[in-house]
Amino acid sequence: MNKGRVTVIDIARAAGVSKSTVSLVLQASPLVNEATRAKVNATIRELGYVYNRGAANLRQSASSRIIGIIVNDLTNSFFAELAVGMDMVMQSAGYVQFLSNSAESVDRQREVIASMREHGIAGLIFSPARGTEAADLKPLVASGIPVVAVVRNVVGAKVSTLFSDNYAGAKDAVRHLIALGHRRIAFLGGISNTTVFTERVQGWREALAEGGLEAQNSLVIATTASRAGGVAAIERALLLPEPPTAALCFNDAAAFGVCDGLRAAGKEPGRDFGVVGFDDVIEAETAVPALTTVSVDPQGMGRRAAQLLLKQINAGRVEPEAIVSSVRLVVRQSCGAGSNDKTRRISA
Amino acid sequence: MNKGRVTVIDIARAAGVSKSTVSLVLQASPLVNEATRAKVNATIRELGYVYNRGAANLRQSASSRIIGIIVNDLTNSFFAELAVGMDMVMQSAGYVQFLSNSAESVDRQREVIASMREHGIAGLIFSPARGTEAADLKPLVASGIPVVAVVRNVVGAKVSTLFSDNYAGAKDAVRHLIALGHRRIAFLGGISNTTVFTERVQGWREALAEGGLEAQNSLVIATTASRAGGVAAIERALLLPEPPTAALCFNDAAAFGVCDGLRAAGKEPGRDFGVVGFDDVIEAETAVPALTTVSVDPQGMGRRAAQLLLKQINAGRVEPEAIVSSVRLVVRQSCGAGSNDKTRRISA
DNA sequence: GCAGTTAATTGGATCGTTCCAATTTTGTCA
DNA sequence: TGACAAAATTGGAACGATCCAATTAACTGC
Repeated sequence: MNKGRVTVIDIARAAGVSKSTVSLVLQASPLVNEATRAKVNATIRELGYVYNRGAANLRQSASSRIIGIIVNDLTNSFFAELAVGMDMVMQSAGYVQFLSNSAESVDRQREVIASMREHGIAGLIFSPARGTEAADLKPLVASGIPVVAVVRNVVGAKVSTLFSDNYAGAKDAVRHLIALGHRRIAFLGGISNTTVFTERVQGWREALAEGGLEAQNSLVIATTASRAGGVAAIERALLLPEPPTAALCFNDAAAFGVCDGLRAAGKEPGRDFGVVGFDDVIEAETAVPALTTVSVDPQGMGRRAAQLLLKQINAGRVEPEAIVSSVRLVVRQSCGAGSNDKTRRISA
Repeated sequence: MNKGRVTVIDIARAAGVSKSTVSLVLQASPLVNEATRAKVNATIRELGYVYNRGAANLRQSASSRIIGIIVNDLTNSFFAELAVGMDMVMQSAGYVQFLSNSAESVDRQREVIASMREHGIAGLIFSPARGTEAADLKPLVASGIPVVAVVRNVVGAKVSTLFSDNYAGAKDAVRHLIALGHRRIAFLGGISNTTVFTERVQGWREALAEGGLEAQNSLVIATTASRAGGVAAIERALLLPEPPTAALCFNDAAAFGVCDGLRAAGKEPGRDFGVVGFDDVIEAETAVPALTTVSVDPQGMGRRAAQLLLKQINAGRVEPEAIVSSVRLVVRQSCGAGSNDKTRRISA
């Protein structure tokens, strides 16, 4: 009770042993006698001692058990679920996480990384803000701290990556629409000069080619990756001389916007126009009509990213690794495949 | 380059000064000469020194610049936005945050709090998991660390609180529905034995009384605070002998579910049935029909909570404070108030 | 040029832990 | 009982910063 804080020395004094013994007890060392261990543990509880990880960390040359997570937009439920997935495995591995939202600002991201470095993180998982350069990660990587980039990539950076298979997912989705008889299929929403966008459009393009259809550039309408962007995209699509009858949307948010826009134009999504999303956020299942979408399982991706990082931390030697997470098409109502009586609903 | 890590001593040696001087430069002390400051800073950059906050913290009796945040459900966009609001002010105040998701588990929450304590957080903001007891916070509070509970409260705990005005919000919403001519107004969704639920139902009850209407218990249908819960609630409500013509929903998620359920029953929300939500999550504005809801501004609440905590950290002396955040009814289409031609849409 | 200030700088001691080598205690066996 | 090994315990030196008192350097004014 000297200065408010109880230390190992206080415990040692009270239990009548040396601080070294207390330390051994704290680390559950087999070297210490059962009786003394019990006595020390009792004293610890009695005095309300709290372990000071900062001090311990200072002495131990090994890295801390803190990892950094930065996402570019936590209000987007895709990234929120990604973060939750990471949280799960980090928690149970005994790690604690600095989580920050870069809000798509590279400056903010830079500051956060610097701050995390000063706090001695053992590793970093992040979805790069748009415009992130390899140089932003250089010092971190140089100091041997493992870094995993998820969802988006950073060209030229020697970091591990974990992306979903955008190309295959888009291809599958478009194939499905073709099988349903559609001949004019648009690609709606998203921001054009991003890797994710390019990959998904590429999948769309190849599926059309495969089906003997022409991939007209006018059918690719880039706006933003949001609900509002979806509304804007479908509005423009419907004004085309030969409007599409179905669309693969950049992501689920845009797909919901497309549904809204269709209704505003007097068309019912699913019945009058086939809509397919990308991501499979939780709302996709309960929306009306339920959204047909390419499931990337954000929580699962978060878990995998966390496992990858932990593996690298434990391995010591950092060997960048690139993982492509497979995806699968989940067929629900919005593409027009499910007949009305098939409508399934979860009500508990 | 001795052991991979550059310390103040390395800098001192390289710059030809003492470690004390380097330390003073790091803290931007006015005591040091401009020329030496420049030289030291140059060396710092040259050797790629990174400040070790852990070590500094050990010596400084003052508290760290780490704060803990725990939310009960990050996948719920209300809490995600709350976290983003906190992140904003914490970032700019130079704090870094441990953010965890308790996933509504008190055990998990307890572990996280213990871990945060060992890492020496300066304060904690959390939305208590259901079932949290005052005892769970006792040690934290006893050690003088400021704690702010948001959204939900913990009975008996001597912590600061920040809630939205559930009572007034619900009352306003129901008054509005009464003004629109509704006479049978239900309360749908939510989990019954929670404070938030009780307060909102109370507001509903009193507004009805004020309007000379009877608050029948059969019109309160508790399920869960999710979209699925909303679907279930409206299904049951429509089976009542005298079904309601409008409803105040526990939150926006439930309100969206109610809209889904109405459509499934062949009724159009807004036109055939008045729906009002609670929270004003981002999707409320862009949904079709746009949701009339009680805006609690989650990001703003997060910011206020963070400011409250910072105030308490700086004050030193912890004086629990209870803040009720005011709310306002945002009238959109789902209550049937806006005529069709008033339909506003955001498309950029 | 020297006393008296003020401005800069500096060497320990210290924070709370872990690690190491050394020491003490206990146990075993001839 | 003494010799030797094994088990348990311990004091001091780190880790990388800050703080304090003390020292040195640089200015004043007369």
